[in-house]
Amino acid sequence: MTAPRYAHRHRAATSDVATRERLIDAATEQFAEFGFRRTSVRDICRAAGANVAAVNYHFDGKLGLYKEVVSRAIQAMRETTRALIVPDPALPADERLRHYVRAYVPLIAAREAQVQGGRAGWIHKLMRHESAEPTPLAPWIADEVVKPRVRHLSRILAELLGTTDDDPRVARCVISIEAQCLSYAPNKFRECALQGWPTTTTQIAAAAEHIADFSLAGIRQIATEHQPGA
Amino acid sequence: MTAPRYAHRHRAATSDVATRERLIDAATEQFAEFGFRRTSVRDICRAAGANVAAVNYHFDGKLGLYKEVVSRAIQAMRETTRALIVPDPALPADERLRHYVRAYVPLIAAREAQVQGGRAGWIHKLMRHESAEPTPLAPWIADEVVKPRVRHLSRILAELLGTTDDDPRVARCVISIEAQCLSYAPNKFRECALQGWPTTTTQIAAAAEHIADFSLAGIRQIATEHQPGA
DNA sequence: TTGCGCATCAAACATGCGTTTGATACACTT
DNA sequence: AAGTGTATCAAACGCATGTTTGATGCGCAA
Repeated sequence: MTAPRYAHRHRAATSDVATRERLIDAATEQFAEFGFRRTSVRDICRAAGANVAAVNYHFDGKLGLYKEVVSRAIQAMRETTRALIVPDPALPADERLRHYVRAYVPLIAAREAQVQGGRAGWIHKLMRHESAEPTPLAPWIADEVVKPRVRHLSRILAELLGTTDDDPRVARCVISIEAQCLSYAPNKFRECALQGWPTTTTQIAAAAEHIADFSLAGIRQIATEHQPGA
Repeated sequence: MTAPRYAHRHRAATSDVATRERLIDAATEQFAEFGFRRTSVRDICRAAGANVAAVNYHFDGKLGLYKEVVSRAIQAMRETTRALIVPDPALPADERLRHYVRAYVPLIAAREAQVQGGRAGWIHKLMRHESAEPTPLAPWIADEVVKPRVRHLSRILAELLGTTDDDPRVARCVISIEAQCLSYAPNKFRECALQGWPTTTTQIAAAAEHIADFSLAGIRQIATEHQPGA
């Protein structure tokens, strides 16, 4: 007559994922939304319908759970990186750069951290938090996510500048391009500083086009300047 | 024979600033270093040699103290903004842009939050935290600090593009330039992603020069493109 | 049936936080 | 001398956090 004491068993029957998986899902969403520090274990467990102790039992603590989430992010991110890198490396370098920017900016500007359904905006939200307030996992993420993209951009820019990867102008151009792309990440502070901050899909697309035009002209200019004495 | 119970009185005699002022100084340093959220009242009071209750007594809470710090930041910032805006508005627009970038980037890249001694890098560290994790004071700071600079840049860019302030291309170019400047802010995440991140004064100066060259070429390119039908 | 390991639970623990309290000493006025 | 307001103090309050504990039910092997 009384309610069953182990109701979670019945819930697990309706949604047939183990507690572990439900915790990872809930954690992914919340870590992406609020970052590691501002996300509480209790909130994750409430969202997952699990006990507070479950995180320590399954993941040996909050950081362990975060590590699991980041691991999956890195795994999923490999696909995203492939989407950023144009399939045909024989295309002209400026076209490869355009492809990168056009694919990258909408991901950066994504406002929803939906875990399901392909559009993996949550990964970039997570990385943004990691950049603003690094955790012990920051070097790992930087290695696995940022460095491959930087390498890709560096190759393109070395080609466009007619120089080699280690030319400091390459690094500076990479920074300029990455900075412009990242600047379209949702940010309350910038939004109230510049009214009319781009939000719609077409505005974001226009911004990407702007970045490509702007940067390609900038690169051509830099290419004409003093190449450092080899 | 016993130690005097009100030793702070003696300390106040050696450094003749009131507790209030010492609190503001300590708070400025810590808020700039760690941001509002990650700074604790207890740490501020310890650094100021004051009692934990002093913050509530003098400033009516942590946020009140932060408000005082931000108020002084905004006041000091007006000078900085003047330094960014070239004295002679009759100079060509590209020279005014170069002056802005050359003065701005070293401030952004400042690593020490020294409150004393002119070089007010702490203000930009504080603003960076406010941008990453906005407090209720964010709109105020945005109004007083960011908007004047955006207006200044917008005027320059409207002139360079041969258009008016409300042209969306102006806003996009402003974002591109601000993004590049801000990207040289100290950031552990980027530093471990790109080895050889610029840190020395000469590297920062070279970065500023790069941003100016890169952006002026980009602007010229954007100027040739479709001006939206007036 | 017994025993063992696994997963879960409610409850408590330890810590850190911003804030409040009530007492106390001092400077100054009346 | 008595009274008053200001500034400071140690201590505690209330809350949120990550983590730990010991008990409980369950499935399964011996």
